[in-house]
Amino acid sequence: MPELPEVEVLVRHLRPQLRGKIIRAVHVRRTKVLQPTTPRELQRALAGAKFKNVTRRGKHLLFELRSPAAGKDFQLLGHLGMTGRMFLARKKEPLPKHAAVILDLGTEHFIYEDTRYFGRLTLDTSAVEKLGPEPWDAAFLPEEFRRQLKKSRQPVKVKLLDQSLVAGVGNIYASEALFRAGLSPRRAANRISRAEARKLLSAIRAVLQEAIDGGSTLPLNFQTGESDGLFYFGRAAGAPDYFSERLNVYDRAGKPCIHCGAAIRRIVQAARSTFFCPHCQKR
DNA sequence: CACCATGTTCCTTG
DNA sequence: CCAAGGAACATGGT
Repeated sequence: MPELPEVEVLVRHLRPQLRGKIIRAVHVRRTKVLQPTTPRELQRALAGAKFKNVTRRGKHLLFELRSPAAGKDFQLLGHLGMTGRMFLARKKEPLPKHAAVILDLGTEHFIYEDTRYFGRLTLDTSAVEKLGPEPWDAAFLPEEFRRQLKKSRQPVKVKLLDQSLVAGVGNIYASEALFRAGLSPRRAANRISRAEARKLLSAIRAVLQEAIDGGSTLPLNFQTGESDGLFYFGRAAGAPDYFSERLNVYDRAGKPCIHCGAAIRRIVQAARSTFFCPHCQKR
């Protein structure tokens, strides 16, 4: 999926577009993405509701709505899974092949499209309660981070994907953060020192923030799939091709490390690819 | 045909 | 009950 930075960039893009818009009708093409909400429940809740705001928690999008009929506010939770996209399009535009849910906003459609249907658009917001702290939570101190790492013997790379540890880190930025911190992805989580925990938390924050900054600066295309594999969203027509230099280790197996020139290695941990520099990231 | 993919959840095992 | 490992979900690209 889109990890925290991509979701944050999307939220900033959608917020001004959705605010104040009213949902006229709801079309569910793939029931699976709603569960445990039923299509009927979704229609009943959303028809006539107005978008008040859009926020992010971890990799989840939170749509805040107001229902005039019921006279109360409620939330809709979105998750892009591995291949989800959410965007507004003119009604005359053809719907994408894998459109899962379409919200009729009057003059436009709000489309949730997802090739593999791993994502969610649901009234069940309970997933958010299981998340760990946001990376920038001021109360999330390196000591607390280390205390949590101490509880696991898993490799630190695998542990970083645990959303109850820190919310929002995914497979790409886990490798990027460890490279930035100079820590081996194979190091057991419970063998990380105080200094290393501090470094790793800073690296996570830096790597995510840089990605958000990059994504919010550039003209992006939220509808198309041509993302270069380097930033989840595609480039808008005429936008600079600077994506190719954004990631330092992810998907760079065999290529030289930007610091020492050693060949970047790819290994498999918990059935996911991990990339690292064997020279700069020793055990 | 084989393997790979930005994620999460469920099931099994110990 | 818990941690850890692996399969499953579903589709497409190389």
